[in-house]
Amino acid sequence: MQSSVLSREFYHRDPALVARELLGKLLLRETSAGLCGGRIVEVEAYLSARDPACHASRGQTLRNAAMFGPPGHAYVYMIHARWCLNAVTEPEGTPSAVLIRAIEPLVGVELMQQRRGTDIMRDLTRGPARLCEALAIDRTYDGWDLTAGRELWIGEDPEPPERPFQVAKSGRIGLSSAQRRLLRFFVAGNPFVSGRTQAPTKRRDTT
DNA sequence: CTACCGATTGACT
DNA sequence: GTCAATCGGTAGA
Repeated sequence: MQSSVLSREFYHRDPALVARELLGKLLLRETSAGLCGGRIVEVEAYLSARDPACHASRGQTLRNAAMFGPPGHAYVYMIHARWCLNAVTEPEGTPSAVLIRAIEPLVGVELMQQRRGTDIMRDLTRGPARLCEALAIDRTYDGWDLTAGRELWIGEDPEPPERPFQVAKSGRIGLSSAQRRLLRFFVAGNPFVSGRTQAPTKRRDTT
């Protein structure tokens, strides 16, 4: 598959901007079992020290070390016994990242079905841990260079959908705090998005 | 749709 | 040692 790999410069920017622009890109994974992956349809931005929800907001640890490294590398961590994939953004030393929350399966569907143990398309890659299982991503890819274009990378979609998709925003999922800023971005109405697939309806007051 | 609960790891007392 | 966590599967309404 011809797909230009995203450059280091792409990630070397504000995480919210990178998150927004990652929608529609292809996340690809190649193993001896074959190629698989799909279109990114849901992401969340985590904004370094100024973001209390960011794993790096309380300093560097063994777990979050990859976020302190150069942009364009993966930050893979485990939560509730499951793996999640992030792409590191901004300059080295600024620990920010974009969580890849869901992709739309495009290639290697059978392989992903095997890894997930289900044929239900909507359950293959909807959710950060599900997509990691479908793509066989684990701790060994923590710190992996996503711009190298092998094993695990993100590239342009050579055949983007005819109709431009609409980007929706919301608060991030699974967080008890830091809901003020809308740092979750997703393709509106896409069935492979986790949680709400439409933008939240505006409210003046919430109790 | 909602609610519950298993599960692993790393951080902190 | 204890606990909270960027979750997902399943049961039940």
